Amino acid sequence: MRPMVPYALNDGSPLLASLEREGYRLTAPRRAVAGLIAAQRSHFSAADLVAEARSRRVGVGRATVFRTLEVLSDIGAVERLDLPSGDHAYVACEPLHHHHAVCTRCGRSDDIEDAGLRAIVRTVERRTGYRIDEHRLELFGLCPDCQAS
Amino acid sequence: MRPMVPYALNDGSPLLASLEREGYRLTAPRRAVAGLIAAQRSHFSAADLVAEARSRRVGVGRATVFRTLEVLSDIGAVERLDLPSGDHAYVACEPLHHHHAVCTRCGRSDDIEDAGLRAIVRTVERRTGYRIDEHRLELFGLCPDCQAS
DNA sequence: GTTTTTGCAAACCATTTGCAGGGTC
DNA sequence: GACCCTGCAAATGGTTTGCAAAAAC
Repeated sequence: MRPMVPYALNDGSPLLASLEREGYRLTAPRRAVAGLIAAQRSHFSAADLVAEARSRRVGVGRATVFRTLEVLSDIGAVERLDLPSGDHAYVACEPLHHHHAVCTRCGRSDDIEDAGLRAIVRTVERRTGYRIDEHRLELFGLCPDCQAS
Repeated sequence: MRPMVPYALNDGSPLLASLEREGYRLTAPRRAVAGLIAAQRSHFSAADLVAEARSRRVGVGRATVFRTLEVLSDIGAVERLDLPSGDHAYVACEPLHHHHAVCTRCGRSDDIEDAGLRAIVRTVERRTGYRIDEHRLELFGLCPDCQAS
């Protein structure tokens, strides 16, 4: 007998789960995009997904890829990065506030938690008089594996 | 008798001084762009400068505006920001490593120094095993004036 | 059945580039 | 005088949009 699990149409995908939770419709194209994203090994661009869709013969329009990324980004299931090169890339992530360490060699990225940033924000507020509502921190370097090889 | 000041062709503009120091030629178009930037009250886009040039009847080609911004950005006299909206903007700044607090209402921006970030970077390196080479921190909120009004 | 979502193709818009002429050092 | 820089206009490339058909709830 199978274990009791709540009925779900999201295939266990956290991306689809987030969409469902936020009241978005679970359509075939969105499932496809979620699948494409899940297959990415590192950060990816909209173009990467479009190319992957084509090579896998998954029928998803370019516009839909962009629209889905926008929705996922809105609900925090995906984050848009600005790479040092100036390019944009996305990474799938937990819909909680956090930051990323991104490997400049292989593109791997890891979530990092606060690590004391909150204190810095408070310090800056005190020193400058600004009221900080939002912040973005991106760290770039070499991941453990790329340092080793 | 005028005070002794070193002979300079840069009109006292820090932007031009940086260009000169880095060995770039001080051309009329670059002077014009520097002037346009100096006139900006808050962060600005390349399009802002082009529009301003047109309205002031300053003859500077669009391409030159972009090329000059690129050079200034390379030498750190200007920094390119990624606004929360996803738009790009530039701010003039001291050519030293630092970060910005940006007002989301009026666009004003202030430089902020380290404020403890270095320690955070070290913590993250220790926890994740990454070797961080580069980082970017952007703070967004309301400047003192905009909080008051 | 109503409301969302999709695909397509065209539209957009910021940015880049090739190249011949002009300016700077 | 050599090399750097500019303007122009065309090319580029990522992203958005209008709209009618299709799908989800």
